Amino acid sequence: MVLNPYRYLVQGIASAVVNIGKEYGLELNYKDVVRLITEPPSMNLGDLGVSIHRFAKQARVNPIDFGEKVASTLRNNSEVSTAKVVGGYVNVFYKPDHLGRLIINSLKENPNYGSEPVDKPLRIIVEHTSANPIHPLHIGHARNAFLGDTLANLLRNRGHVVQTRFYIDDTGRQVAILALGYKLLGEPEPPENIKPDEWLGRIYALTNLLMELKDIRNKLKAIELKLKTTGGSEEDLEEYRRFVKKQDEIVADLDRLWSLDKELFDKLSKAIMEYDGDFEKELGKIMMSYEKGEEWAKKLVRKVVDIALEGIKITLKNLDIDFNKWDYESDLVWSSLVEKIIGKAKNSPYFIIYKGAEALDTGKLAKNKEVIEKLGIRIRGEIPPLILRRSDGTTLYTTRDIAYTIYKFRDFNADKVINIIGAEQRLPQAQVKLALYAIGYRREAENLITYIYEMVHIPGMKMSSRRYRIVTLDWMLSELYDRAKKEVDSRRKDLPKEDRERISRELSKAAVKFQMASIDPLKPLSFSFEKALSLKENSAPYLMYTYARANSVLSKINSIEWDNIDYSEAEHPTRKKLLWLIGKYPWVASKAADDLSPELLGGFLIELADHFNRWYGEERIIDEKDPGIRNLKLAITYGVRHVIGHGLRLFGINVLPYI
RNA sequence: GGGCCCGUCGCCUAGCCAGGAUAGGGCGCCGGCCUUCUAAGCCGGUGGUCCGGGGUUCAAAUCCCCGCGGGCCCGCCA
Repeated sequence: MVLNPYRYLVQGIASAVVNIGKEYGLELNYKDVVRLITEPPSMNLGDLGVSIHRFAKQARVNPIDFGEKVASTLRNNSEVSTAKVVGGYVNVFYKPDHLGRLIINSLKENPNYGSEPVDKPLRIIVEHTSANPIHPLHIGHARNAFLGDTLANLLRNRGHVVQTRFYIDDTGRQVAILALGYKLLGEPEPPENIKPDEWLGRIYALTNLLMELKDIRNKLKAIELKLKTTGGSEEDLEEYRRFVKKQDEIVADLDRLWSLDKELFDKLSKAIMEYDGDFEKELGKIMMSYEKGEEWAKKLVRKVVDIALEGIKITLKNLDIDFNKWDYESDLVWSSLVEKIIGKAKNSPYFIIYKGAEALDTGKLAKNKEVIEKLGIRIRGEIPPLILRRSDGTTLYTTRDIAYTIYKFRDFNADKVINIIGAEQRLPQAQVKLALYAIGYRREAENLITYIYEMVHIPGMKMSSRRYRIVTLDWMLSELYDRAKKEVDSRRKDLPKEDRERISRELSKAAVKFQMASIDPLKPLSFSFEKALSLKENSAPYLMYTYARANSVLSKINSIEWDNIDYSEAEHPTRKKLLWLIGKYPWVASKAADDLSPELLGGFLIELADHFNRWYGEERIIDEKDPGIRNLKLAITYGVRHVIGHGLRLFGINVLPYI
């Protein structure tokens, strides 16, 4: 049984080229040949073509002679109708009936058509989202989460054994700030009427801002005094103005938070303004005690972290994203694995004391071109040393991440670990890889894949969770839901309320998922509300609509008579194109997994839907009188429905029988 | 100052890694199509110096160099 019709055809051409190459004394690399096989710009030129300039040149023969030999070999294949040499290409035309039979057989015999498992499955970890447990998920996390989830789905579909993990960074400074604010507030239970992560996000931002405000006021006072007594210099005045401006910004942010929740604001600001201790000292104490695992700190920090996680988990559940494992960073620290790493680092030739702190000279290792190449690091400039531990003895996130990487490889016996991570972390992630290599974890360093995505930014808004300038995923989802609901209500007055609600929910989820996961992750994503909420464009609702349309046709017939298909009628151009695309689907799904490129699949699904919708306007399906043709048309419709459904599910999108 | 990423019709985007045939979609705008399988659809029209300049090549949106523009990073933050 052919699992991947397109690959089957490509392989036929590739082996013909390789064989002719041999006749000319060339040892052609099979994969290189496959890369040069493309679809001609128009189906009139052929179904598949291969550029042979390169090979002819290598063989020092006329491209036409080389091409002619390839073409004549291909003409002997039973499914090939003809092969032509045109402008440096060998173009192949397949017999439409053979093509149709090949594709439809593959489709109907495979309930999971579109999954082409690899020969040697790998054990792969996809770590994604991993948001700090201090605030709700925002649209930046959304890109991370949907990329990660889709990648995991794609890899599983390719037959790999995949585990998804969420890394809970509970040992850092941010969590300590939140914990301190929460403590000053008197450690209250979260109120009922607000999502717990939302509530904590406000506490976190308020604590930050109030601390900053207090600090800046002290600085202003000092300068004022100086100005009064000595008159001050031009620089002092300049500094004074800068601080005033910053103070204004903080006040504006505080004002916003005040209007969100006056009661919380008043309580917390009173506590912080009256607090006479040293914030920095207190934060250090929390971090230190937590890392040491002292009971009071464990109780306090775990409590806030778990409140935040409760909210984050609700959001993720609403989006049908689940994780196989949740890893607390603190567990890692307490387990002494981090300590062990530092021990190993001390024995490494790259160990240095940098600015008085224990560090690894990752920059020195990066000078080794071979290592850089092997680790896939692109940074050519100076890479600064990686500090492993603060002077007070607490560890840094990168140090813990080294330990976590090793832990992931061990715990799952993983062949590869993929980290979905924002572009701003490129440098530290490169340092983590170098550090792993430096302390002897070469296999781990080489098989750690840093999957970078660019920022999501909102025009005219600087996102900052420290200042509570964020667009939460919850908000966006509910906004999308409202828009979808309005649309569904006006279009489907015939459906019961629950149906309309379910459809609206699925449409809104799908829209945001598809938008985030189907464009090149390296393109900075300028987030526009209009666009994200429009439900139009190259969007998931369009694909879901197309699915429902195909399903609607199929729901009106009893069954497809697979043995009564008139394959000779597959010559019709639109039908042939559709069959072709259905046949190409497994290849695309495999490639999207192998290249870690979900966007490939997104574009393909849109293309298939475009052709189906065009055809739908062109020809009647169930009204077709001729049984052979009718069954052919139904088989195509079945294929379109299957492929769109299968493909959307890889994006984590649930298809609906009707919308 | 150094480094990384991105730059394709008015706007968004595919193609770039692995150079090859007419740069493919969408939004917008203009004009058509619901007594026929879901009009979230279809058909026609509009719109492109592939950021600029060099170079490599038989061939460059794609590779290399120099610029320009935007974003990000260069912390005992994450």
